Amino acid sequence: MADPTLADVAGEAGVSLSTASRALREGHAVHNETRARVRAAARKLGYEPNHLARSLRTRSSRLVGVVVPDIAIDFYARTVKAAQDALDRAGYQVLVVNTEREPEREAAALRTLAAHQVEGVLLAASGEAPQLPSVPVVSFDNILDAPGVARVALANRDGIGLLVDHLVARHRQRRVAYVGGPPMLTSGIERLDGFRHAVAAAGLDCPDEYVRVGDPAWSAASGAEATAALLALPTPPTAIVAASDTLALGALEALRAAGARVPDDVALVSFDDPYFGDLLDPPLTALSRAERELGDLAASLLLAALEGTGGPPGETRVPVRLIVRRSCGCWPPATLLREPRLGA
Amino acid sequence: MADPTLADVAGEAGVSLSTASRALREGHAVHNETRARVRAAARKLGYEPNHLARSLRTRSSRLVGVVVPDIAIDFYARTVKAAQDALDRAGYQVLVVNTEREPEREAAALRTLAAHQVEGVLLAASGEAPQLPSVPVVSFDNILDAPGVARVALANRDGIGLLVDHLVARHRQRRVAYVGGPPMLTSGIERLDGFRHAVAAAGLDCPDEYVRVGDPAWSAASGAEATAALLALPTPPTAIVAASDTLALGALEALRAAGARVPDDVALVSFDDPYFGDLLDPPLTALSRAERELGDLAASLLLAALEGTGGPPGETRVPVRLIVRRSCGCWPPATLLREPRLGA
DNA sequence: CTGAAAGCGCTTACAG
DNA sequence: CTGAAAGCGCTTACAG
Repeated sequence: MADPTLADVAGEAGVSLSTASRALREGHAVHNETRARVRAAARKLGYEPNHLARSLRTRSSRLVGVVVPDIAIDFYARTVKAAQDALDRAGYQVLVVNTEREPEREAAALRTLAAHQVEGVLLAASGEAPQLPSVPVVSFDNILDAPGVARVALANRDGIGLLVDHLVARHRQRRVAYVGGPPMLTSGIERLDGFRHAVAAAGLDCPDEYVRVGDPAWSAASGAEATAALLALPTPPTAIVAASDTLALGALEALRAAGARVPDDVALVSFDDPYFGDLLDPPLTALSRAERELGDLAASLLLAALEGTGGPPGETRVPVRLIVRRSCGCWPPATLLREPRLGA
Repeated sequence: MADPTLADVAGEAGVSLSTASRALREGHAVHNETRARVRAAARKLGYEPNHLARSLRTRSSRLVGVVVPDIAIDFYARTVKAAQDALDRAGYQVLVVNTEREPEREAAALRTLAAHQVEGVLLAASGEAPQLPSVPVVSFDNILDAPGVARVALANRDGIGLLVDHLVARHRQRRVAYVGGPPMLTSGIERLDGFRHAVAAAGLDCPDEYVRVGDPAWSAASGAEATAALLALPTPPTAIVAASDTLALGALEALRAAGARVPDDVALVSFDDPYFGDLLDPPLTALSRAERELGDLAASLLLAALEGTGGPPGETRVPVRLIVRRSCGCWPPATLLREPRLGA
């Protein structure tokens, strides 16, 4: 027996299709008694409205798409969750698609989402702006330079600045190196740029060989490799800024393999804070994670655009804080020291 | 200007709606020349078929739902990704929903998915079987005892057995305690049960106070609390089996806070292997993660059911392996020792 | 091989 | 307040 349809409910309640339709929704003038009869019939039959039919008719799918490189990466998993929470509260369902950073998969994802009539898209693109659908798009993490597209990202430059400044001001570090991702997407470009600026502002030299970039996945392995290369230098650095948690983990591994003590021989700080940062050896000094804020914000921006209350799309940054532990050379008490919030 | 419709394409190509429809899909007899003309028109207009309309008409949405407690938890993020990969290859889109372990949200999620006409559901339930949709359902992680529902989970009992046996056989441990989740869902029940059996089979006593369970989220905090309680016992254990990575992290924190050396004072092993297990202090002996296999398997089972090639729904277990590091008391060389695969 | 028509399950003007 | 009819954008018998 197939799922009951609105016609079945109408039949059961002895009313027309139109009346049944109105009785089941709010804001329509229907006799209380009729409404009760229809609702009873719906309950009795276990009626569930067919969303496909409704969407087709109303031209409103209440579906939004979220496109990310890899949902198994903590950063994306948390951002997606936060965004989904907010969208869910506003009555939208979410179609999530992984692209594995492949341009063809990203393009295919966008086409599929369009075919499913999504009303908006949250996109963490893996490259330059792909062919965008005709609905509102919010780019996050990797900022897209395309007309009409809103942009949200972490305060990449400021964050790296916090890390460098701490090493220099608090620990008098002078030989500070960078282990980052390739300078291709927003975070790769801005974090590297933030590093260069912070180092210059602190009056340090920054020889080219102190700047290392890993693979496009920012893998731990590539962080380890970059770190090993730094340690093999004639004048190796005495402090390393890792541009992500995975890179920091790789760096830690390489430092350990090379017998370098952290922070005594080489200090290490990381852009992202692994949730187990406290339990590493040594506990890792890092920036606070802000995926919840990022996902929330991206979702709000999309919702505003969907409701037409948005204003023109702009760019917003989510601030991050410094979490001081021991890998930088500090020896904080059990209660973690936290520096004040960065201004947005 | 609204998105072009099939009627627009037909008009542009000078053919009927039916011919346009057939020309755009495979397996329909259409003149080569007509087909080319229609396709050119579609390309020219940037036509994308409306999936909603197609689904409504063919009564096949090619949509499946995935319901998990929390996509931000690594285990679920990875399982979902693997399942999504497999489903995607088979041409299905995936609607992912978080339930936050709330029964009402789970029930609402299932209703919403039904409204969206999903053709099947992958469900990691947070309790007893909820009201299930009338389409094929595969329960994973938490096995559901409901007619027609396929079941997939890790080899929970065997896995815990591997951990206990290693502590007892290799390290002559006699005072082995358990820090687990509440014995409510499949993994909570089976891991505890596996512990009790393995300990009994090894001929150890297992006083009640050596068995501790944390909160329903298996949080690190509750693992720390349980561990602290164990250490406060008149005769504290000399080895702890943690039933998850989060619990193990909490245990490690509590051990460190209490000044207990690991593994010298207390050995620690964990069911799940955190991906940074190598970098903890000490490196953690744990079971290999098998989310990819689990997600793959769940997806295949669902696909088989969707294609009617499934046979009656049964129960399948995904085996896990022991990864020996140092927290158990071993001192393995740089290359990790791995024990042979568990039989399924 | 091609086209006119019906229909998937809804919602919404339009009358009454 | 209620109902008959049209229509959202497709696919698919049914004729020809």
